Amino acid sequence: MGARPSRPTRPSIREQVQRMREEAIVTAVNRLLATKGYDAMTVDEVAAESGMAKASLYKLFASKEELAGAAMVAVLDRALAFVDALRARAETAAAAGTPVSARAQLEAVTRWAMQTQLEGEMPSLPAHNSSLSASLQSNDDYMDRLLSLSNRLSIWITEAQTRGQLQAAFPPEMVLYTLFARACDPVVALLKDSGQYTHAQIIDWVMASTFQGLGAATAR
Amino acid sequence: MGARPSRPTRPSIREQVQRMREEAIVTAVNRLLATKGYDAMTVDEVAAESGMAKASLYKLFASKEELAGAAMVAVLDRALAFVDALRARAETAAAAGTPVSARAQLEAVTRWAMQTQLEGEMPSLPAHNSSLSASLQSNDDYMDRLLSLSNRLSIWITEAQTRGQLQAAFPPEMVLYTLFARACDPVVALLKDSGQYTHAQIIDWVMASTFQGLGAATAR
DNA sequence: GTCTATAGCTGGATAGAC
DNA sequence: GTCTATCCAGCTATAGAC
Repeated sequence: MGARPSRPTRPSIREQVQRMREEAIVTAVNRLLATKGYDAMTVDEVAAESGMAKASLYKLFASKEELAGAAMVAVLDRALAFVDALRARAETAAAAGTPVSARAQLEAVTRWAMQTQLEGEMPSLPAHNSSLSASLQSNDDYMDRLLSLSNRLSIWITEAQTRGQLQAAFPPEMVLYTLFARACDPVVALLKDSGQYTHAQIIDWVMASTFQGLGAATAR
Repeated sequence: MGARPSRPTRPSIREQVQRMREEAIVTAVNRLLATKGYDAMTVDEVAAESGMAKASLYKLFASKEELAGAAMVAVLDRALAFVDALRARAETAAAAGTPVSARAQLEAVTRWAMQTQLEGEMPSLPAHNSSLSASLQSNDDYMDRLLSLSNRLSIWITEAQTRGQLQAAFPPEMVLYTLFARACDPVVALLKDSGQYTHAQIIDWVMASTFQGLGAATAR
């Protein structure tokens, strides 16, 4: 409507404001999903926390499920950025003659995921919600990022397995699930809620349990 | 009303019928909690699945939260029965000169929990539902059993740690949480849903990952 | 004691003023 | 584009007939 052919699309003030509002909403959803979970989160809370009316919020996101999707996309983007930074660092390290092992990369990502959870910034969705998971699986933005992340981690997993850094008897798929599961590990949450331990301590313990197991080293 | 002082309380037919109805309800709740989770479960479904009207159901259980509590009590009772059977078996084995290690007992319980999950009989509650968890924590039947189970497992955990069968650097509390977490492990659920593996295979893998870790044996 | 019918409420989603 | 003021579905819980 009212097309002005030669005017290049430059971000108008209004568009920038919308962008900021969207970010505020996604941040609020992220926090609420991390603290209360999807079912307990109400759209009214999201509107209140992001400082706008619910109706305005629904102009930007068509449904509560889409809100959850946007938060998941955001956290996957952060994970992908972290992974890409790791890859870049590994490349320069390899060029300098001090290569980084695939296992070390996987450990770094796992630490990042637990750190994010401990800081209350890891959104968690219910495992069993058919409506929500159907919505996510038909969300291309979400699925693209999930597959990208899975692919990059799978490369490291198979490399670590062939180099003897990870138990090769496990299907790579299972290793991937196990690492993903650390992002919403109830053990981390319970240790945190007990209030007795530092974040660093919790991460070290769960890392050890994940990669070396609960068994004593001597019992091998 | 109409008290007949000398008549001893013997279970009337009606009371037995009520008992069976209660059991049917708890079984239905258990199945629904295992498949759909607490929030997605409706009381109408429970009534339909246990073959009675909702109003009659509410005569036996005062609220949806109480239904969940009853299902949790039932599964904890099954767990306690399993643990007691293990203890009895260990006692006779010890008397026969072939003692069972604490670690072996813990492994057996963990296998039982995963088996129960794989069979769709492990009720799962939302981690973050303040109303429900408050209700559970003020449910004496539930708390008694939870504490009993925790105490019995904790005895095995500290024994296994002092005997070098489990990593002693972990707080016993953390080991306990880690074993409990296997009962609702998303890795188990995902591997099951993939449909590619047998239950025995899944259990073996997750057991190995839990006790020996993801790392290769040579990488120790 | 069991069921039908419904009250009461919560929360997702929207219409319409401005 | 934003907000106020709803609408309406779905759920827990209960009243009242039989």
